[in-house]
Amino acid sequence: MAKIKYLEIYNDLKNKIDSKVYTFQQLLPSENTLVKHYDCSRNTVRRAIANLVSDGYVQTIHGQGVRVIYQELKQKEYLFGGIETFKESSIRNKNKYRTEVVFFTELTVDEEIEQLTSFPISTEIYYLQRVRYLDEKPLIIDYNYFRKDIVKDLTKEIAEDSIYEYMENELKENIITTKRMMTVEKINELDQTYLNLQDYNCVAIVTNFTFNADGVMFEFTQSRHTPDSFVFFEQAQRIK
Amino acid sequence: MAKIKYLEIYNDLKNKIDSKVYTFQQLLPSENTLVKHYDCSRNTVRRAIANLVSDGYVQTIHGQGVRVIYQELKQKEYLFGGIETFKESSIRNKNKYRTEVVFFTELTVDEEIEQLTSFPISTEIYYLQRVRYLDEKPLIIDYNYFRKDIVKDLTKEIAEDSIYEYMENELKENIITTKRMMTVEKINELDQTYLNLQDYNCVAIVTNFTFNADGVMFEFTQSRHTPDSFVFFEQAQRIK
DNA sequence: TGGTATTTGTCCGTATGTATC
DNA sequence: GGATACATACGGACAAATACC
Repeated sequence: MAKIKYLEIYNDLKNKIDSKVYTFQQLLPSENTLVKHYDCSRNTVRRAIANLVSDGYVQTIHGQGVRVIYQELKQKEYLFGGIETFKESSIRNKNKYRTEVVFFTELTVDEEIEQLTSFPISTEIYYLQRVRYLDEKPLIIDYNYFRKDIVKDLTKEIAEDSIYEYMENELKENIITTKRMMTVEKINELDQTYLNLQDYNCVAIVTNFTFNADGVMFEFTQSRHTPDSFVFFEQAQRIK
Repeated sequence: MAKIKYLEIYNDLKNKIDSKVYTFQQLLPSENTLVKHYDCSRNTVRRAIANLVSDGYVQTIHGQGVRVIYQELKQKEYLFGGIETFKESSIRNKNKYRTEVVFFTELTVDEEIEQLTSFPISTEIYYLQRVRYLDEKPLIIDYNYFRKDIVKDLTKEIAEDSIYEYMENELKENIITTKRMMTVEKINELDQTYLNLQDYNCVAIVTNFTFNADGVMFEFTQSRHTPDSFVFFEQAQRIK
């Protein structure tokens, strides 16, 4: 773990907000005070604060200070946000998770797949379908497309654990950027077979385009969520 | 309009990417080259680039350069993102928009409303319901709750145009931060009355908590979207 | 293989501007 | 008007990753 100053300050402040040392609507100590406290430059403090702003933890007010706007939400059973794997968020939410691979194959991108995924034609890919269980309830069906030249030697066993973990630990590939799109669509046969839909006739779909550290898109995934367990959080600043 | 250097550079680079001067997967000129070109410090260039990163336009690669990862998506009819008003995004997407206020009242926050909105009990608020039309198709029903002490003298007429415009232009209130939650829920009677749902039995719901420049939450809104015209975009970086 | 140049990442100090109290 | 606090901008130093010869 690198010892990066602005991240240490960021994490320290974040923890203090989480543990209510600084509470909702309160002002943080001024930048200059923090500079003295952490024995660093003002730029470094400001960088830490900028990260808290984009997390929706605080809001800066010109001439006044930095106000805490984070408050705990009494939360539903599941929560996504940022780039987090199913395994990671399950652990964070203290749930029992399980992934079942129901389909696994290799293919070459044709026109139809290119249209869907934006992978160039004739790229070699893995295509799989996975059902995600949380506390033994089937919540999500994933349709995964991975570039074979980047996600090398993928197996069913790896896919049942965590593909991202495999990539980061074994292949030393770093996932960096994800572009995501959310939509709602009618259910299909697979949804009906695997998911517990009650009487919903649609699913929430999250479509992911994922890029590695070289800026190459190596993954296209559509995740079909049962509506009643789907929550997605976001945080945005309005730029004048 | 303030003349802020890093925003000028940011916009210039963004335009060049949009207009394909720099194309998908290409490297931008190096920071030092850009420093010379824009006659500014390296920090300023880096700040512009940092903004492009968080927009999902580029990705920086240590020791190598800054790669463009933006590509146009052949898009559906409607698109949200960031804090953008219905009016703004309609204009951007070149559509005819219209808002109809179907309910307008003033209330005092009781326990039930506190539970829903997180407004403190006995806060004075405006409560309204609005139907949003795009090209004469009813796409969204908004349930808006505004603090009366901040959104002063709200009228039906203002609500049929743009409440945010009124706040920024007339009240000089600056909307700064929004926390957002997306869910999917069963349709209710109002949805059935006003929206064109075809045979969907659920709607996409975007719940907004909006804060002004003073860090005060002044708005709670639930927007119920017809599924077939709902698209939401997001962009995320994985932090190691 | 190794050394050098290039490029991005982190951090510092300082100066000036602008908004608030 | 003066003090305080955040915002923008500059310039420099060194580290780390990569590219190139």
